[in-house]
Amino acid sequence: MIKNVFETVVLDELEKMLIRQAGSIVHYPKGHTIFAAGDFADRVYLIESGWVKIYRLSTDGRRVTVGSIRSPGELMGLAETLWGGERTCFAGAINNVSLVVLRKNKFEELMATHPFLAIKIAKLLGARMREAEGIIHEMVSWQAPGRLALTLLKIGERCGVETKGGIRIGLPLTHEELANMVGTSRQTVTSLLNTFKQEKSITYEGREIKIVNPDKLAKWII
Amino acid sequence: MIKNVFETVVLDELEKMLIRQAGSIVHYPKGHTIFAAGDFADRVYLIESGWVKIYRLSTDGRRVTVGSIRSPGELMGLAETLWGGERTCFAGAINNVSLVVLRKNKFEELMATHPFLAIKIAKLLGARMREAEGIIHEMVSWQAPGRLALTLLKIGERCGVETKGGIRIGLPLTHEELANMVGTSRQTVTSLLNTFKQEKSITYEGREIKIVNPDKLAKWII
DNA sequence: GTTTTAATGTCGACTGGATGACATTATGAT
DNA sequence: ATCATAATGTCATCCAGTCGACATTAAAAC
Repeated sequence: MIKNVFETVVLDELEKMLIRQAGSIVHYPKGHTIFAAGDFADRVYLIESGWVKIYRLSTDGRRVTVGSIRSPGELMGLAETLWGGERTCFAGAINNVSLVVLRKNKFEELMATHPFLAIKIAKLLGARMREAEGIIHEMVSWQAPGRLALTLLKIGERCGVETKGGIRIGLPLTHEELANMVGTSRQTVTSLLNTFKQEKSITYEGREIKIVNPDKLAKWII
Repeated sequence: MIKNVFETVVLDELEKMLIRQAGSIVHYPKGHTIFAAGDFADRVYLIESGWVKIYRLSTDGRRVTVGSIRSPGELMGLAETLWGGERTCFAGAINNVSLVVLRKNKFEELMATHPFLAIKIAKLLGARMREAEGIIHEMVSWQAPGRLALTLLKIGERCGVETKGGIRIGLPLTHEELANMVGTSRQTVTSLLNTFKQEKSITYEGREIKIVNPDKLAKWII
């Protein structure tokens, strides 16, 4: 059923080196906002370590995680920088983060001199496009339980740690944040997670979630 | 509020000529399926005339329009071809359509020899990415009336015809299709459209919709 | 440690919108 | 014109999920 929830195109070492050489490294502490909506989108970031969440704010102030979570090795701020206007979303450091920053003109220069990089970027955006379309599809046609289950599986696959007895999601994700990703209310997430826990699809480890039975969890997806 | 619902990156004539020379032209009659989920994604299309809708099918057979509608001058089938696996969505000809077909290897060759094309493709995908993220945001945080209103405005902007007394949407869009785009039921669309009509934001012209008062319509967005 | 604050658990009232059922009206086909 | 089919209008029913309100628990801050 879920063979491959995720299809990521990753940069290879050469490509990363090119970016590192053209850019410079910066660090952000946990909780810091790396960029915000309204900022001029004139730089892209390569994540060296740490996790970053991309989200938007709706008019009523609700936070909506829209671009999911970016992990080490990934580029972020890409789409908006290529477009060149103002950013429409925020990037927040989930934990301490190190990034390579690269200014827009340098980045475009790099693509122009290294066509294979430009093609790679295009492929990467293509993959993200597919992912985004998948999310739209899910949002429209699935109910809350399925959306939450899939979101957990995706996060697990992307930034979970394989341990004995399951995949631990080592991120400080509150129910509210999950609710924002899934498009539901905090209360619904709380009770759904408890349902999953009773079913022994997941367990709590302190406040962190561990996926014990991915297949059982995947049953909710429909 | 809605200054610019749409941000499209368009190919210039030179870029289109490159594609035309490398590919070949084909025609599809109204209603025909240009590609389907499961097909191997080995070609991209440049639309010369006509409109194409991109949609997915959910497990229960419901149609979900996910990538909106593509108009003349636009590329389609891009993201999946760059990725290279199977298609996950369908492309259906809304009316008679002429397209340039370009095979994947030819397309990649073109990008490799013309870096500026590769960069353009990246920018184009970046713009679509932003759009897709916008849709996710809307799906999550708005109710049916707002989603429908915005969808009408977007379609109007993209493929509407400016006439005295409003923008005519000259597409055979049924309530069911709108429902699929908006993620709601056919009945809800029917009654919402009637509400809009009573408010004189829109009128019917036979079965086609004309947006008479975009600002009033935009009021529903929140 | 104690206090403050944030996160979670739980409940009942309320509601947007889905669903099914059916009438009506277009639109096409022959 | 006549029939068949697809699209629209309208309604009553029902339920998932929201919202507010509050208790409880965990984590930070002091």
